[in-house]
Amino acid sequence: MARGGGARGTADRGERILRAALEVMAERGYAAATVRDITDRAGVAAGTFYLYYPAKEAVGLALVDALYRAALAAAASARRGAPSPEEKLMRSMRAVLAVFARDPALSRFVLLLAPGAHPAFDERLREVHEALCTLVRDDVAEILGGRGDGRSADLASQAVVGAVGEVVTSWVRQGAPAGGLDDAAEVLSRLFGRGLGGLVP
Amino acid sequence: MARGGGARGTADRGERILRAALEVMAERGYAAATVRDITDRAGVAAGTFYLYYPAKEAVGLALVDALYRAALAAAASARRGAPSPEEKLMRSMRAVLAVFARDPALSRFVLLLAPGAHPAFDERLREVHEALCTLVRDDVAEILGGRGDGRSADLASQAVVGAVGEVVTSWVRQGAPAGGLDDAAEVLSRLFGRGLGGLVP
Amino acid sequence: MARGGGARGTADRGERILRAALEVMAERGYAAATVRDITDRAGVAAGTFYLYYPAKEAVGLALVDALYRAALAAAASARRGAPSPEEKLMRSMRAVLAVFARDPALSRFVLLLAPGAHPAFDERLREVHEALCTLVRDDVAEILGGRGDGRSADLASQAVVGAVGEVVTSWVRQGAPAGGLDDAAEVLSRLFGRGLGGLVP
Amino acid sequence: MARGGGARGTADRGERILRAALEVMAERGYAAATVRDITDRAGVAAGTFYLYYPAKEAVGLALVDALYRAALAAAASARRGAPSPEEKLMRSMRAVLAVFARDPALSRFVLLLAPGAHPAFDERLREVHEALCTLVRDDVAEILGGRGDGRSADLASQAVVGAVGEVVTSWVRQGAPAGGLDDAAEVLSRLFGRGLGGLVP
DNA sequence: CATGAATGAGGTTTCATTCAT
DNA sequence: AATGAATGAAACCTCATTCAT
Repeated sequence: MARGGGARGTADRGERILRAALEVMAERGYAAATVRDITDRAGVAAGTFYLYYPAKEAVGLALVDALYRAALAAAASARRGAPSPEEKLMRSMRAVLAVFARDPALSRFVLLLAPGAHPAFDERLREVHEALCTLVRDDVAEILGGRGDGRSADLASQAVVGAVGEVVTSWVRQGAPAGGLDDAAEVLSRLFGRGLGGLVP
Repeated sequence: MARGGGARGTADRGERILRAALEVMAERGYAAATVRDITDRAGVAAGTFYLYYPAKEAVGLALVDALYRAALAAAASARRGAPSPEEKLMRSMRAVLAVFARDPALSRFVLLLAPGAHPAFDERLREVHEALCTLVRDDVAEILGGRGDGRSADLASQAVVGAVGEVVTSWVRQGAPAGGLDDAAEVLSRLFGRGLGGLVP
Repeated sequence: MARGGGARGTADRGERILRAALEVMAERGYAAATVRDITDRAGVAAGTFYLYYPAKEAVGLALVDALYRAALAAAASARRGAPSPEEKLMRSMRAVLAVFARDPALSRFVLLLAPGAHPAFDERLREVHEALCTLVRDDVAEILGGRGDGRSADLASQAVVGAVGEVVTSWVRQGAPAGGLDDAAEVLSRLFGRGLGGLVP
Repeated sequence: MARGGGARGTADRGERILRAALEVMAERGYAAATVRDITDRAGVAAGTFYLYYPAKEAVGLALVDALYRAALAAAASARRGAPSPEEKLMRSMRAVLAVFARDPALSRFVLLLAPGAHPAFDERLREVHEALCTLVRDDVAEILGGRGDGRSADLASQAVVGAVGEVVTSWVRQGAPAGGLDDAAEVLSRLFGRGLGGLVP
């Protein structure tokens, strides 16, 4: 009767449902994934879904959150102790890319399938993009010193975030070939490391 | 009632429906926009919709196409006669940004609301991103000369496309403040112009 | 400018529409045949249909009528001058079968596809079946002399009408093989000729 | 609301829906009977219909099947142990007529309203008519001994099936007067018993 | 007479969600 | 906590019919 033990399949129904939702939604997209599909895949009854999530949209949101929280945490942790802003930026990108690379299905759902699927997702996506931009902006501003204007720093940080996102998106679209994101951090770092220098006179 | 020739509002029902669809979908998103909403806004009967579009999905696709065809055409036209690959890239970005800036609602729908809303949209989006990346990749490869490897060029072109997309997305999310994209091309050009140099030893 | 002349295709639009309706309805059934299908097949505009028929149901009714009027007329004409009631019955069956055999598509529609397709058809079908039964009943009563009761004559005439109908139906279902109804009249005549004798003590 | 066990009206919703469908379809015909009509009559919610039948067409088919399966089973059972082919034929007709007589509304739907209402019905009707003809044909062939040719036996069996069908149809059209089919088997038996003798030389 | 664009009522079906057991 | 039968709102789309040209 030890907690967490018991019959096989009991291993946290909430977790099972979340995983099932990821699988189904990554395959079919959010709208086409029915709650029934998800509970069937999870091996639970339809009503059980609502014991763990208040609505269908909530699982989608949980998936988006899971990925982005991991990405933000990884970035925040990776930059600690970096000697220079350039290094901070590079480590952040590397960390974020690693998080995306770890779970292609989740990345596929979050980057490709979730965006226009539900108003609540858009809101969350906006928040996350803003948070990421803010993170990056600090480094960019530091790199530029006092020399660049705020607008340039804004645009540059959006560029970084967008670039990383598109690289992951392309990788996911190609079916997430193995090892396909390992070199991306390096290239992007050099690209932006050098490029940001171009923004100061 | 076929109100005949010159009456107000006769300006091509197909066009009116497209505009109405853009308005409604940009407000509510694709899924929440009902055909009825669209035809009400357009001032036509429900069935009239299907005289111009075979299905709801078709208007969404038409909107996506409209924006992306314009962007691709503008880019292709802008780069003609540019003296250098750097210049080609810069003019392309400027042209594409101008197209997005011209119609914030359309940009909002295409960049924010359409992805993930329907499988057909995803397919189209993939095609367009590929086309844009190809366009950019030519310039990037030329800038790099024979020195950069193919993978770097791929990643760099994805970075450019993603950066432009994110800049527009951010602008749209802020409510598309007037003149907000005019300076972006300049900054991005300098950023990537200098940055690409960093990819060669 | 002679009447009936003019451009090819003018040959009575009403007739063309009727023929087109027969083709389409015999292929797809009444419900699945749209007015648009019919006018397309007839080579006229959608609205033209309503210049010749007040409603879709009217063409179906016209088709049912066409076949049954021909059958009734043929039967009535065939029995004139027959020397005996047996002969009258036989000639009537032969005549009716010949009418059905002449136009398999029409028979297919009237016997197979029309029955449950529209309430108005049912009413018409009822009338026709009654008329045919009445016709047959006269002969049956005459054959039976005063000996059979009315109920027997009713049932026998229904049997004859039903038998003829089922024979045609089976033939139509088999794809209306050539010459497949020529021998039916002979067999049915012998069957009922002898059989009716069994109804009197 | 899942009212649980013993409440009035719980008698298997599937059964209630089938009965309601029969009532509504026998009144209005298949096309005019809406799923909403049926569920209203059955006292269940609209969506409940689809818990028991995959589509509207399926209830119609279930009704057709119910009647014809009963008829075929009754005929097959009735003929067992009959001393002569004439007797087999007579008992079969009597059994089939009894089945139709038992449920006038169902007979009305199956014989009058279902044919032509949906392609799937036609297919089923064809199968059943074939099965009945085959049944009858065995007896007819036996009665004819080796003397009649195959074509005659085919036609005769079609005649029997058509006759029975038309008798029931007429009865249904007259509003299914009580006891109106009891004597029919007797008359038809004598008619065909004697008549089949006329097919051999 | 002919046209065909426009109409709009209406039906089938899906599916997120509830709740009695 | 878990179940799953039942709910019922809602949306897409079709198509018979009209009528201005």
